[in-house]
Amino acid sequence: MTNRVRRTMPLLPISIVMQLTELTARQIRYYEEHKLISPARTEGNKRMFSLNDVDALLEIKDYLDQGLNMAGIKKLYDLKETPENEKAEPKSLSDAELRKLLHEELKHQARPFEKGGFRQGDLSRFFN
Amino acid sequence: MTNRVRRTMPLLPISIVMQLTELTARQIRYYEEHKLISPARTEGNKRMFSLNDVDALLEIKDYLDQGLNMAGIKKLYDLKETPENEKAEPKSLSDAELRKLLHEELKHQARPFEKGGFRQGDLSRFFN
DNA sequence: ATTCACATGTTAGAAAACTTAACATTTCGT
DNA sequence: ACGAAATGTTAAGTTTTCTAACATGTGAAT
Repeated sequence: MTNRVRRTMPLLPISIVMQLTELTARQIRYYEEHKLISPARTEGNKRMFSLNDVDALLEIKDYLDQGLNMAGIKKLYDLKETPENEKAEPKSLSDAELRKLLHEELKHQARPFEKGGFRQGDLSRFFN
Repeated sequence: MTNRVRRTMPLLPISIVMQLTELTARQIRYYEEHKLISPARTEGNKRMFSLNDVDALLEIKDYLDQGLNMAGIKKLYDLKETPENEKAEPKSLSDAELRKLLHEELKHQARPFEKGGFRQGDLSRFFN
């Protein structure tokens, strides 16, 4: 009777995502520009977002509140998506760059991971 | 981690609903015209559909396949929404009209109710 | 076989929503 | 004070959606 949405299905136009996330269109596009999200496109080139996208945006918002910048958030995502493989060979940034980046950002107040699992988006606000 | 969408929240533009239901825009608007659904509107007057709306549309589609017409489906919905109250005083149709209507339609092949509960929409196709 | 009503298709014109791109503003760290 | 990062704002163009009107297909009744 009450099922779960297929969270990867592109369903939502940007206007709705703006409401759900309280982000501006500018912000959402900016985060896409920086590869933090990759919403689908209609044939006419309009962005269509999945619930996962919304979750990601809420997470991004949270990280930004914590003082992270685009590069830092991107790096966290890259690390997440790399299960436990070759930690060597950072995809594009040098070790030094990465260390500096994380150091610079994290000295603020951010904690990259919650102990016991990754931080989750807060889409649950809109669920029941 | 995997929540349930608030199914009354208007999230979906008509293009997506068309995909989810395999109905044309014309059909969807026609069913609204006949009060079978009442999707929300944006400030700019664009229809925005909830998951409940999608469920309803799938149900409508099914009833149409079974030979029901707009009036018949509407009547079924009106009956559903009337828990067990004053069965007298049909909202707008006379008893005779109602009887004729249901009779005409149901002699076809439709069964108004499934034994053991009302027929449910088939949105679960899109869920996991 | 017509006719009629219902459901749907099709089209046109207007308005809303979304797009990219450019430039402006704010904020923060050096 | 300066520079970079994030966001605001605006403009011009395209896509999507809207309503309304008219057309078509189909089944039921005459």
